[in-house]
Amino acid sequence: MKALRGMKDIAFEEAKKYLYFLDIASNIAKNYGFSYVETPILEETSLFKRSVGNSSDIVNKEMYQFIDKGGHDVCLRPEGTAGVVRFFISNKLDRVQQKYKFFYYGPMFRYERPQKGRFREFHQFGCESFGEASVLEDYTIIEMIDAILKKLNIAYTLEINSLGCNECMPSYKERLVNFLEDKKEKLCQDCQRRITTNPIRTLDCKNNDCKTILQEAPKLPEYLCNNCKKDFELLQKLLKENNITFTINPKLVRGLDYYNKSAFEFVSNELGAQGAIAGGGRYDKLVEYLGGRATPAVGFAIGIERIIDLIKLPNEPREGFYFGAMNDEGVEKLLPLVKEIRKNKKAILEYTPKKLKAHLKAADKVNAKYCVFIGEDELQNDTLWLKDLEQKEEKILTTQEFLQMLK
RNA sequence: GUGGGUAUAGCUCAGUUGGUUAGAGCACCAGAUUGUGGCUCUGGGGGCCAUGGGUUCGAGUCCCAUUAUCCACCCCA
Repeated sequence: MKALRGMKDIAFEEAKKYLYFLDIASNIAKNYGFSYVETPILEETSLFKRSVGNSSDIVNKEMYQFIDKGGHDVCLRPEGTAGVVRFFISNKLDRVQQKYKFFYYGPMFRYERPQKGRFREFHQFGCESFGEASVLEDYTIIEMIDAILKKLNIAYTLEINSLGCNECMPSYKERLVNFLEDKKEKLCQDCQRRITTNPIRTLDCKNNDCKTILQEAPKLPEYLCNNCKKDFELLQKLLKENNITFTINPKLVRGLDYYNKSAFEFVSNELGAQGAIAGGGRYDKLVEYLGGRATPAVGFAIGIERIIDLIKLPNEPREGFYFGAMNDEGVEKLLPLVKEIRKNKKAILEYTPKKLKAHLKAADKVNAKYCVFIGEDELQNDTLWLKDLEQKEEKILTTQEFLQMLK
């Protein structure tokens, strides 16, 4: 029996890191005014077809899609934004003239070939901000990710780009397609296909021939309209002023169709080929596109598995109590004490009678702060032997004294 | 979907040009003058060598297939 391909159990060290990350990320998100939302893992397939877009492989071949018993075309969510936007619209929040900020986390599913940092079930932590058109929000979101990664002690490089808006993007795309059509025969198979499916992706091609050809290609930032250009410059200014180092990557294209204007990606160089640890950007058209009232929005997602790979957990301090005895009678005497402690502290009771030495070893192994032991003497005198494993101090106590000590 | 690598103890891996009872480290259990932890030492339990075929007197070792897994392409967090 094994977990399915590309899926795995999160336990032990990884589970600790998972919770550690969630704790830090959620708290920072709350400090930035985001509130928690949990949306269903299963959604209508059309939601993703319309939002993530047709040019994306995610929708074309990577979705866990099926017809449910009611005949509905549904799928496991391959990403988080679409669901949150669907929630936003179906609760008619687009009708309220107000700003809404949400954070979420949970499993996402993509039927891909697994490799380092890539799984079929993976977890994302994300934030979505609705109703705020100012580029200050774009900046703030980047600042927030920076704060999370700094707190986790994770090194990264930040790449930013502007994808333009409805005014400047289409004309750029046209220019690029014209350029690509001219060189079509020299491009690799993938890029030839991309000319029609997603021309901007060609900028990102790793094929060496394509790379040299595309150096001549029109550069996106040079074709931005005045408005987009102004915002992009302000974003850079704010990042600089706040000591967030970045590079402009004119080839940075987000994989999902809904992005416009600011796009960014946080990359780690310690992860191999799947180095993106966080990515996001603005998506001002998506709410309207999914049937809501036009609402500007910006957001991001962090890949939790990739973050977990980079987290170094701080040393855990000794915590709680370990109880053991030398015979069955002693173990039974410990039972009510353990119950008492568990009301507000961690306590572990070993049921198997052992020698003191074995208990001390075991207490050490579970990282307990105290070891409580009942041996022959203690049983006879109705006392407890207690050792502080950190301070290496030991005491003989009555049950009363012990309970008193806890207060 | 396309390449390449790997598959031996719970984990990480050795295993010579095919040759007798398959090894180490970690982990686990038990001991080292009677009740004192993290270190050390000694001993112990644990393996259908991924599965199915083939070559051979003889296969963990060579060949083929299957499956799983890893890395890369692709895609993306």
